[in-house]
Amino acid sequence: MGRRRPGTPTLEEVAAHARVGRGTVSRVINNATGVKESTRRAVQQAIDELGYVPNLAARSLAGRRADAVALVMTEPDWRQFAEPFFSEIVTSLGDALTDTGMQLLLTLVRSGAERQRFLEYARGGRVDGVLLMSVHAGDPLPDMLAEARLPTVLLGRRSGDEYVSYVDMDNVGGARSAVSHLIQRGRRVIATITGPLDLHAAQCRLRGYDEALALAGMKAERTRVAESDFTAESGRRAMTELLERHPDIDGVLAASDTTAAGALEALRAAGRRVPEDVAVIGFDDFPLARRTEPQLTTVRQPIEEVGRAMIRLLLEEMEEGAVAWRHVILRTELVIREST
Amino acid sequence: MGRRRPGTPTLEEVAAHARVGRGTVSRVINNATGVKESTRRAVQQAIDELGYVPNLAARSLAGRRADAVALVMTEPDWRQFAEPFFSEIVTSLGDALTDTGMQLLLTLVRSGAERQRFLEYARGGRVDGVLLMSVHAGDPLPDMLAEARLPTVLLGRRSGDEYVSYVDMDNVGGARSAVSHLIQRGRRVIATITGPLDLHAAQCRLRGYDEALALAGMKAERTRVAESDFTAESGRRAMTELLERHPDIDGVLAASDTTAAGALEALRAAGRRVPEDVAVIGFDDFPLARRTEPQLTTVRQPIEEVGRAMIRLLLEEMEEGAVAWRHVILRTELVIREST
DNA sequence: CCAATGATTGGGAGCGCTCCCGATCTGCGT
DNA sequence: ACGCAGATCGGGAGCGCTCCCAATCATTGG
Repeated sequence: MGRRRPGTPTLEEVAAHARVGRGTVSRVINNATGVKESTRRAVQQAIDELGYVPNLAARSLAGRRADAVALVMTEPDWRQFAEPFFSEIVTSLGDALTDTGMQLLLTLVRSGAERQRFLEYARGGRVDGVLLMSVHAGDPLPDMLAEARLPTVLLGRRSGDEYVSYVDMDNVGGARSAVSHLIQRGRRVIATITGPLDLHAAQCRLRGYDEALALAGMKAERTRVAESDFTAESGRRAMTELLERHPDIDGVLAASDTTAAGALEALRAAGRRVPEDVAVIGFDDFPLARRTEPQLTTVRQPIEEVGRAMIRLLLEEMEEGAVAWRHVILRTELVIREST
Repeated sequence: MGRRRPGTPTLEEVAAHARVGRGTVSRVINNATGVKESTRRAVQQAIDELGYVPNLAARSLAGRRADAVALVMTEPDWRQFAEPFFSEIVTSLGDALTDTGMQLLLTLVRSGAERQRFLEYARGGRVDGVLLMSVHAGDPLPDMLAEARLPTVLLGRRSGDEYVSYVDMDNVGGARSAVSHLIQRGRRVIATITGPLDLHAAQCRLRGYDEALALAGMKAERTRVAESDFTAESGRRAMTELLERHPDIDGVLAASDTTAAGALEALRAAGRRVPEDVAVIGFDDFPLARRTEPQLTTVRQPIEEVGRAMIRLLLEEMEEGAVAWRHVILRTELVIREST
């Protein structure tokens, strides 16, 4: 396959055109110090006149870095991809990267073949580090990256004893405080709609739910737990199911704001008033939480902070060459609105 | 910033280890012909033993290609990003690329600065071609890429006289046949919920709507047109608004299946039966269209074909060096279900 | 006016791979 | 056993950049 781009001017040509040496031009385009102002201007002019653009492959080869990081989504089924959580994270990572001069590349890994291809891409040095979203329990990719000594940061962890670097939220605490709040509001039959239980985060929130009940001396019943996949649709379905099993439900903790929105619809369809009959709490505190009717009480996850923390960890690993794994757990916060 | 990865074995080392020349190893890893089977095996073994992975920067520099293409989303506001249309397209492109050996990289361009950064990345040779999604009227990126002589293919066009290569659907025809179908079903007060009107596709569908009415000798009224941004939420809002303006509406063409789903909810809330009182038609024919109640009649867009066509055009441009622009308009098809 | 000191600059030596041409091998016909 | 066309191989010549050290210039103090 012969794909080649027409002759772009090279650094050497710019140097000749500006009557300086290669080194000087290099210094200018990397705006390094130690170039006389007049020289810099002359070089800049040559660059503009020739329309010079540095060849990144060459830079990468000589400089041993790619100036890019990959954000990998390993989601065999794409539903989650369409959820706001994803776009919020991407935005936040993008913002956190803006002043590092690195490109953020999203990659989708759906099959084993795609995983292999991505590994070759990453191990081939096209990225300096890898960010992984929503890693499910048992996903081997993080280990493969670690083995290749590629700086890697997970969003969430695969299990309680994850070693690879990660940023996670205090899911247990968030869920616990949400459920405690329901109890404080006098609710006694509290159900929860969890996320996919092969996500450790979902497990943690379920634990927080259990803990809060235990703290209040209430018994946790498995029939009051329904699983969802974070979509509104699955939230609606889960809520309907829960209502059938326990018509006396008066409080619900949902897996996300989206799921909560679905639950609200199911409740409305079932003729329940929120919060009078049933109190509902979401998770995330995305803009959506203010657009529902009634506005959602929800557990706020500091998404911007997630992005910043992930990038910080990644940069540290790149700096120090992956000598240690670091973990950051971000605090969550209950935001009380109208639905409780 | 000193990011470097530990010493990966080089091709040269593999060659030494296998007691062959560099060229031979190169042939093996690119599985070119002209290598004796026994030699190939020996080299392969050396590769495995050393855990060799080719350095892509070097390959890229020497081979003058990147083996990667970028899919760019230029969406200042991310709502659309979360819509299924996006993930469907990505899936379809991913599938179309699987056997070309190229990586698909998604990039998000929200601001001018990000656009500039991406341009440098692309012009720097990190990708062999660019795919652009949902280009709004007046977006300068396609022109900048064309000027840099980068193979580029748009999904949709910016206006009727787009020159850059693109793949588009027959939006006018799709909308026209949908509205004609409504008329045939005896509907007389037909409204439409359009997409953002700075998208040429939305304009085209509106034209199709007008044409179908004209064909039936009916007058198109601007008050029967409401704009949406493709989300369910905006569909609901638009439908509510239309119902207020024209309580006698008996048919609606929506901007997408998602929008139609929102419209269905608004209709239900207003106590209208579908299809008895109001017939509704969506656009896309995504899985969602079968999950609504009632199932949606919708205009099918051949998404898999879109992916294949975009990749085909891109490969052609890469092959021939962008000597011409190519356009492909895919046929749409009305799928009749329960909502009409 | 001269040496010393620090600011600038030039350019050699790779980075690891692909391309490609000339050298070496092989097998076959005579 | 010898010659020759193909089949295989080896390795030189870059690809365009960064790193870094030695060379050159500009300044300053005495």
